[in-house]
Amino acid sequence: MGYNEEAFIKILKSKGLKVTNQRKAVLKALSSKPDQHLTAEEIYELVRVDTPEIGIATIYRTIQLLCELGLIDKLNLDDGYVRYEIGKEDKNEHHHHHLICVNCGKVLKFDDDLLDELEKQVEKTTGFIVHDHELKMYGYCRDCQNNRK
Amino acid sequence: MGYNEEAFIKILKSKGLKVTNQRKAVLKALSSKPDQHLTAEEIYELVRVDTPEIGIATIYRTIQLLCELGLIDKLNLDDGYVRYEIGKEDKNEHHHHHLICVNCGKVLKFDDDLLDELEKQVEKTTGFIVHDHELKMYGYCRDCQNNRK
DNA sequence: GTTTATGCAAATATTTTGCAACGTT
DNA sequence: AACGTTGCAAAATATTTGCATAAAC
Repeated sequence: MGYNEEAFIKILKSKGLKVTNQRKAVLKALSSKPDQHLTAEEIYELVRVDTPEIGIATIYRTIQLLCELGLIDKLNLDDGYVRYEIGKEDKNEHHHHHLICVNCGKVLKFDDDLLDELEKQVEKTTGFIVHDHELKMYGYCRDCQNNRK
Repeated sequence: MGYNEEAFIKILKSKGLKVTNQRKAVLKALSSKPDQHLTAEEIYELVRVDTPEIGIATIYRTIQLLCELGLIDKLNLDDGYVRYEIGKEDKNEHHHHHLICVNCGKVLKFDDDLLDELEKQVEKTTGFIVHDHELKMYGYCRDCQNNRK
């Protein structure tokens, strides 16, 4: 897993998009933090270590592009920042979801198998065809159960 | 159901907060649109019909207060606006979740019973104690399945 | 050489804040 | 009368856009 430059170049070329250092740098930066949920500003700081001339506008434009290509996922923790994380390389893998500690802000991922059943139930009941879902659970992590509550 | 002014006044007083026309107007406006997901700007427009002197800052401050009191819920549809909707009066009622049509933007609610099981499983696996959850499903509504796809 | 992408700065959009005036208790 | 709340305008924050320059094809 990790950063696969060759595959990325192939995707860009197949869409008629140009392969630039900036685009490679942004994807590489996100790939280097697979378990974090970075804001645009954090990605900017991270990319600037190796690519100091990059502008924040390019960060935003590249993030949007990577989302459209399905290489990264958008995550909203309702803290005023939109966050991004590197996606799963295996597209058939189950989506992961997020456990958010309301005390310390820690975010854990978890995989789910149960939601497929719920999706089917929803499709039957409402006529909606579900393509994707996002689940967030809020609570207290192991550490914060002792400190608080 | 609907807008219960007496109960609202009781809650405000019990917290040492003042009962103002603006606060009543905002809660009343949200109560009048129980199935909609309104932005701050939309709430502002709605409240100004009867309370034209209200300022947008008061809308934001009141929305935040109503969220803290648990009377309204925040909803993020990732369209650039934070939205609000009137909460359930019965606190023991199951949470509802949202089906979002990626074609026309329509938002449907649905109730769930299956997530309690998932919560328990998560608590066992991760040690997290879950207090709340939010689920969004993205797909195509019945109407849009014919037009598109 | 043509086209697309970048960097910068300015613009936009949403939400927050300071403060004097006002309304509620 | 005391204190919390409001309205206004200004500030802060996050993201987008126009445009000339630069890089990729």
